[in-house]
Order: sequence, then C-alpha cells, then structure tokens
Amino acid sequence: MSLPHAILTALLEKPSSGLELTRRFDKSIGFFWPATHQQIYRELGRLEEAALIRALPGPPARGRRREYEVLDAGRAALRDWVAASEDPRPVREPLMLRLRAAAVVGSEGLAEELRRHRQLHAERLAAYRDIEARDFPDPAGAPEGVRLQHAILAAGIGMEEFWIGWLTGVLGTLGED
Amino acid sequence: MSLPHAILTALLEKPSSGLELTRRFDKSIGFFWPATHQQIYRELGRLEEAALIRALPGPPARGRRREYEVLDAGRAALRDWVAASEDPRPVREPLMLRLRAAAVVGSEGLAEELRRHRQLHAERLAAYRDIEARDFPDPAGAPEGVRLQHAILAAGIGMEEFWIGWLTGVLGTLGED
DNA sequence: CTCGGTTTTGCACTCAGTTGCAAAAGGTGC
DNA sequence: GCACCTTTTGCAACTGAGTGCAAAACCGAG
Repeated sequence: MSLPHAILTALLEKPSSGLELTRRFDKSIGFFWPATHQQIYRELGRLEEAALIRALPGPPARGRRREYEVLDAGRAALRDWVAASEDPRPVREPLMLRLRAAAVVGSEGLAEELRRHRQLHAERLAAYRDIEARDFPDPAGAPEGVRLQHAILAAGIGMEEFWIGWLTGVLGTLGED
Repeated sequence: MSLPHAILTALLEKPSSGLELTRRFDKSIGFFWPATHQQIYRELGRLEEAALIRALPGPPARGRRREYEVLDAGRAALRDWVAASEDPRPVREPLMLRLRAAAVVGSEGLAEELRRHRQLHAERLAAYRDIEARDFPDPAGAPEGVRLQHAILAAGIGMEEFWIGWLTGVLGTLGED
C-alpha cells in the first residue's frame, strides 16, 4: 500500500507524467521505495480509476504523454495515510543468512563479498552526503517540511554509516580487514 | 533465493520436521528472514525434489510427521551460496514515505505512530539483548562460527539502536518528544 | 512527407510472500 | 471403539514487485 501513496506525494509536489515520475523516483523517493516505470503506470491507472488523481485534459492514447494531478480525494487519502498505523515491515537481510550459513559450512569466499557490500554502501553514503550538502545547508533553521525531508536523508546516511561500520567489524572477526 | 538456503542452514544445524523448522525460525533465523509454515513446507518439497535434502525413511503421508536431513549436494550448494555475489536488496521503508508525505500534507497524527514504532524497536532490542546475554557471554574469545553468529545479533542490536535514536530525533523535530 | 529512431505508455508473465483453509494422522476421554 | 480435539502437513488463491516486450505517438533528417 505504499507505492500509491508515494506517487500521490510526488504528484502533489509537482504534477507529472508517468515518465517524469519515474525519473524523479530514481533520484529521491526511490532511495527508500524504488519503482520501475511499469509499476508506476499501473499504479497511475489504479489511482485514476479510484478518482484520487486525474489526467489533465486531452484525448487519452497509448504513447501519448499524460500529465496527472491529485484530486481533493487523493490529498485526503494521503493525509489519512500519514496518520495511519502500520507495523514496520519485517527485516529481510540475506547477508545475515549467509553469515549464519558460513558459521555452519565455513566462511570461504565470504570476505570478498563483504568488502564489495561495504564499497556499495560507501558509494551510496557519498551520494547522500552530496545531496545533503546541496539541498540542506541549514536543516536546523528550516521550516518543518524541510526538516522532515532532511530527517529522511539523515536516516539514509545513518543506515549506510552503520552498515559500513558493521561490515568492517565482521571483516575484522574473519581476520580479513 | 534466500529461503531455501536458510532452511538448508537450519537443517544442517539440526535435522527437523517442517513444524520444528517453523518454530526454530520464529526464534532465530526468522529475525532476519521470517517465514510461515506454508512457505517452509513448500520449500522443503522443492529442496527434496532437487535432491538437496531427503526425508528420513517412513511412508510419506499427509498429516504424518516427516523429518528431513541435508544431503551432500545440499551442503555443497550452501557452500557455493556463501561465496556467491548478490547485491544488497533495495531499501523499502514505508515510514520514510510517510515522513515525506507529511512534509507535503502536514504531520498531523504522525508523532503517535513514531512513538509506537520506537516502542516496538525498543522491545525487539530488549529481546536481542536477552539473547546476547544468554548465548554469547564471551563472544571475543569464541571460535569463528560463534563469532559470526554473534555478529548477526550485533547487527540486529545496532539496527534497533539506530532506529530508536533516529525516531527520537524526528520526534524532537516535530516538537513532540 | 516519409522513414527511422526515440519517447512514452502499457500489457502479459513470472516469482516470492501472505492468507485462508482443509485433509490426514495422532492422541485423549468416555 | 468412537467422538473430538490437536498436531502436522499441505493446497489454492491473492497480492505486490520484477522483467520482457510491444504498440502508439513524436520528432528530426533527407
């Protein structure tokens, strides 16, 4: 139930076509909820059918650009969702399973993979830091909306830092740092 | 592709029936890869068909307990998987989307939900700490297998601590801590 | 204007995870 | 032994996400 609300949010920030949404997802919302263009088009169709968004006028046709905007019902649905209650989704971390498997059958070949993951996390961390420097020069003094957006980014930064530190620790445990 | 390997690992630690596996998942592997009994039975069937595990002798019958053990091919497959390369799965964090939605339509009702999440994370953290105190009195001096198992738990502890701290920070941002 | 490449939209299929439910065996009280 | 409850196994249908691919419109070169 998250993708439709992510799309509503993005459309409220700026009415867009499916392809624009896809591009914007790739550089912001997608960090915490990736989506392909196929998913997005499907969801736009459902949202339109549910009368939460509407396409700006023009003859509907395949291959023809369609710009969407959020209707009042959509805004209301989003507001409800913000206040709704939903449990955190279960953690699913294949790397933990692999460590556990390694504890049983031996850790042959594992260290290299851990280093690769550390590298990937480091790259993502650098990307987040860039965005932070560019878009949030003074988060503390900003209005609530901006402070919330910064909090999201801060979560990403914190997570990546955590994984990098943890991976380094495990590599130490394997005598391979 | 993770569940079958999780099951192989669990069966190597101790041959079990489907129901036993389900129970063991609930208190250990399931923290990082939850699975229902239906999933587990389905996967046991596939693993048996692939000749990676076998049921201990006895007439196969529905409703009748079947104990499984890992075959050499299964152990080999697991070893390969430990050394395999697999990208971290994309992050999917609905709470981040809700913050972002809140930045657009207002944060009405959000703080309560954040407190609830903080509470849930605190409970899980406490559970992890209990396990740590009970099962890992001296992780540093233990053999590699045990150190790896402790690293898994340490990841869980670190994650929960991180979320608790971050949620507290956001609540502060909302002027609601 | 028409041909070919690009953009934009969208369908169809697969796969993993979730939920609901039922069938077969085993155990317990009468 | 039989009536009933519990344990254990398993099927079936659904949902959300991922992948491949194609159709319609658009656009620039000649």
